[in-house]
Amino acid sequence: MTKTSTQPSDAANDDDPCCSTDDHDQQPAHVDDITCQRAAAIFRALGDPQRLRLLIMLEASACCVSELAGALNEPLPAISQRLRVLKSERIVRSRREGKHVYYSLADGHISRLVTNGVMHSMEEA
Amino acid sequence: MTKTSTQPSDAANDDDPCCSTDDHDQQPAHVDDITCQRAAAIFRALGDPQRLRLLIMLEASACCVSELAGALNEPLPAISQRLRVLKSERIVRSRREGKHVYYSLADGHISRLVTNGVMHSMEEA
DNA sequence: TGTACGATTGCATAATCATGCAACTGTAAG
DNA sequence: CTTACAGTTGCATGATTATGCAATCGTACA
Repeated sequence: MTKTSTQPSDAANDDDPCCSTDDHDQQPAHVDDITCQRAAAIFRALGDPQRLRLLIMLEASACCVSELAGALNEPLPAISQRLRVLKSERIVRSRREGKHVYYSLADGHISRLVTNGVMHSMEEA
Repeated sequence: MTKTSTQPSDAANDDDPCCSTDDHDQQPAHVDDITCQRAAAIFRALGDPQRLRLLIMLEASACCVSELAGALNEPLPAISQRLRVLKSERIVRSRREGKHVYYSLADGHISRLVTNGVMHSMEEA
């Protein structure tokens, strides 16, 4: 166990590794687990092409399930299921209007999240 | 066969030709499938609490694998695997420096995406 | 009422994904 | 060359998730 301490610029032990640059955190440096899980759950709900497609359509305007199913040419139960997942994460909201149920994005935060993600993928080389 | 004529707004409007400005706040009216899939893949990669935790740490500063493993108190192969997933989606970048491999966020877009998601989950009631 | 239609839910199957440990690569030091 | 350390990869297992169809619910309207 020759503990040669001849390591000039490498902290390989348990002393603070990542704190060389002082970080005034405008960024969430430390996040509690619940918030982390919550954010991950939202990202995961966004992480499906079919669901993301729904959100992109809903970003343009609120739609009812049959409209979405018709536009995407997919079975209605499938659309309903995906909307259910999105609703469980509070990504979309639903309001009943007579025979139809209209879905829309929950808030501007979500809208921007979706937009940013899509934009990033567009610009990507 | 009555067609769906209950919704006044029609999703047939296309206003924006292409993204010229490199920044946010545009509404992707309709997005091609490839972009949609890529965006979903990124979101999916973000949609895991453990990976998101890694990204939050990397947002503060670049770290090597053993640093992350030590800080999170988790086995090193697990960290490496998660970083691999993130790297495959070009969310993080790795640079070798002697014995260590330092990971950092790929670009500011990703950083903002992560921050927005976490912020949203924080503000949520 | 009863019928039609929009929407939701249940369940079984299939696919995907995370996890864990072990083995391997590669690099710096002795 | 050999050892030790940092990191990666492979593979099997377990769990979460998506998908499809069928059945059900709920509302509007004759």
